[in-house]
Amino acid sequence: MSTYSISEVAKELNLSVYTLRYYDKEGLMPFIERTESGTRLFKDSDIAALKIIECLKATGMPIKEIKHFIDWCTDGDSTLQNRFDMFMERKAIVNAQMEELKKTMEIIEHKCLYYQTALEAGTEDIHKTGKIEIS
Amino acid sequence: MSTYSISEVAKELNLSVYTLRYYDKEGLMPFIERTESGTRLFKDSDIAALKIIECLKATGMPIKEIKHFIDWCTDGDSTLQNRFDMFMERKAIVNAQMEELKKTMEIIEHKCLYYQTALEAGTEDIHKTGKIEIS
DNA sequence: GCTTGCCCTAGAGTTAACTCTAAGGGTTAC
DNA sequence: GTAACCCTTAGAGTTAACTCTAGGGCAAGC
Repeated sequence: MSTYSISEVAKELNLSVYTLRYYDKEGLMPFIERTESGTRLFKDSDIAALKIIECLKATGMPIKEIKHFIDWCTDGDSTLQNRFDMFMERKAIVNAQMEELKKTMEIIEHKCLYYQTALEAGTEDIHKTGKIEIS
Repeated sequence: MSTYSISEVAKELNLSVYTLRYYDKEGLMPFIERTESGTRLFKDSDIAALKIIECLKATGMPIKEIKHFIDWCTDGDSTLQNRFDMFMERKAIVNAQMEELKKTMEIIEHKCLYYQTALEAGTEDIHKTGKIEIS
């Protein structure tokens, strides 16, 4: 089982070394081992855990809440229900985000058409009713 | 054509009064009229413009970039190409965000199943290979 | 043995986007 | 006329998530 330095992990996960140390400082990485001299040794399972952390971050979860999850993980089976509930809640949140993004996309696409038509006409006036508007 | 106070607009758009004034301070609302005594008078077209601003924010666009767009709007037809290009770029960005969110959802759903199985078994061990892991 | 390049910590600094406070003005209700 | 409740500004404070600096350690190559 191979290990990786912090800069290798940073490159792999597209994070900065600073960010990884910040996560560690915030208690997101209680499982990372160290050499005698204090250098972090990342295992494959650590990289997998960091990918879950990145996934939770992508749902908009703040780092303090992610820490709760990490704490539950180290607390063992007594927290299984908490963790299940958390992922179900995240699922609902991501579903809502997807709906929001769809609505956003519709508006953006409408604007693309609006400006395409305006460009073809050479002026925005074909859409307009009067004075300057943000359309 | 009716007008609205800042607190009415805040309620309607689910923003705080502070946020609306902050947007104004940042130059996102050069089109808002005022009474003689300085009170902002929002028109329906202003609310529509704010909805576009919220839409751009939802794509992750920072306020300084949104200001560029607002400036282009007040600059008139000479900036039509800029605005078209901007919305096409936003469209690509939102598409990428949708892809990201799909990948995130897959991982989250996988975790929901993982914890459901673990809950039924009463222990996480059925998934595990050895010591404590963040799974 | 010394330079290079990685690693470490503590703690300060940065940035965006608010969020609030202080001090004050205008309008309506009694 | 005065209380209540809006509105205004300038500018300070907050928060999250980094991002960096200073000062130092260890290990390999010349």
